[in-house]
Amino acid sequence: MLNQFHHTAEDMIRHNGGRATAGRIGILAILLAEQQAITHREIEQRLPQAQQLDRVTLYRALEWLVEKNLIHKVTSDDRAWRYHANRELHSHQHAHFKCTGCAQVICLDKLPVEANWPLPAGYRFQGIELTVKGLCANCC
Amino acid sequence: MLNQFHHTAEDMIRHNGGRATAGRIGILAILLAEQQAITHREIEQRLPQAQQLDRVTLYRALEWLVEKNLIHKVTSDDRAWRYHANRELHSHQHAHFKCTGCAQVICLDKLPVEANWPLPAGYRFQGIELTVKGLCANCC
DNA sequence: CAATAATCGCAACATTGTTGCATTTACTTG
DNA sequence: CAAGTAAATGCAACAATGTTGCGATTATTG
Repeated sequence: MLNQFHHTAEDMIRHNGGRATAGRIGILAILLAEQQAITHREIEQRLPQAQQLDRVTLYRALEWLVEKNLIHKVTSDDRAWRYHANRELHSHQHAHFKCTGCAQVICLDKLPVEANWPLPAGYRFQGIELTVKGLCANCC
Repeated sequence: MLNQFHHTAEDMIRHNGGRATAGRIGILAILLAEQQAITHREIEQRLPQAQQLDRVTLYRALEWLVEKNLIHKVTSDDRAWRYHANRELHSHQHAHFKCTGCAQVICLDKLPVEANWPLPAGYRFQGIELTVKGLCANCC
């Protein structure tokens, strides 16, 4: 079922002038197939045995995908970044939800907070990072 | 000028049934004196030479202070937690601001977001972590 | 002042992430 | 399609943050 995402992934990568390597395609396909934002470790686990990547390569591929705006990074409180594919839904700013029970992270559709936050004088606004915490349906 | 905070710090610690050790008092005094949330490393640097603590002791003291609700932890995107003393202002939920130039973190007074966030069915809300990013007056 | 439970410090380890450099590989060009 | 080359990879080594176990020290209590 991952196969259907490989073609999309390869397209996205080529359209950004990058080399369509097995690693990048595999990673992006995994992120496209995933509903939630996942960690470096979780990506590794989902990669087929035959195609394990070096940790460094994985980090560099993710970095490149973020740079090209194909995926985005989510800051979490366990010191590990989570990654999620950018669908149209996520091209704009949005909030994330993290379950305090199972640690899963999902994207919330909208960010009902004004872009112009009241900051002290002389400060310039750039963006918002918002994480809602709670329990997901399984952990309730 | 830190001395004026030592007495306050010692009081706060004793009122919570903990031992008033030099380390805890020093750490809490530093956090009380500080306007912004600072990292483990920054706390270490502010401790007088004569009274350097082991990294582990520092972590454990901070953990205890958080547990007793005397300070709070701020998640950041550089994998390092920052700590800030709980004044009355911070007993409730509030947002943080992080400068993308100099990495300083300050607390924003209010959290103008409803406590009841629209979550998927079956999810339970617990709290919000909101970080506004931008440039501070010095970095603009 | 002695007893004791809390705290500390050291050593060792775990996890996440980064850097330098030599090797391999995907793409381009003739 | 056969190089040539820039881009991507893998390895080794390092850095930063944080944790665990355990024996030594110390603040508090009586």
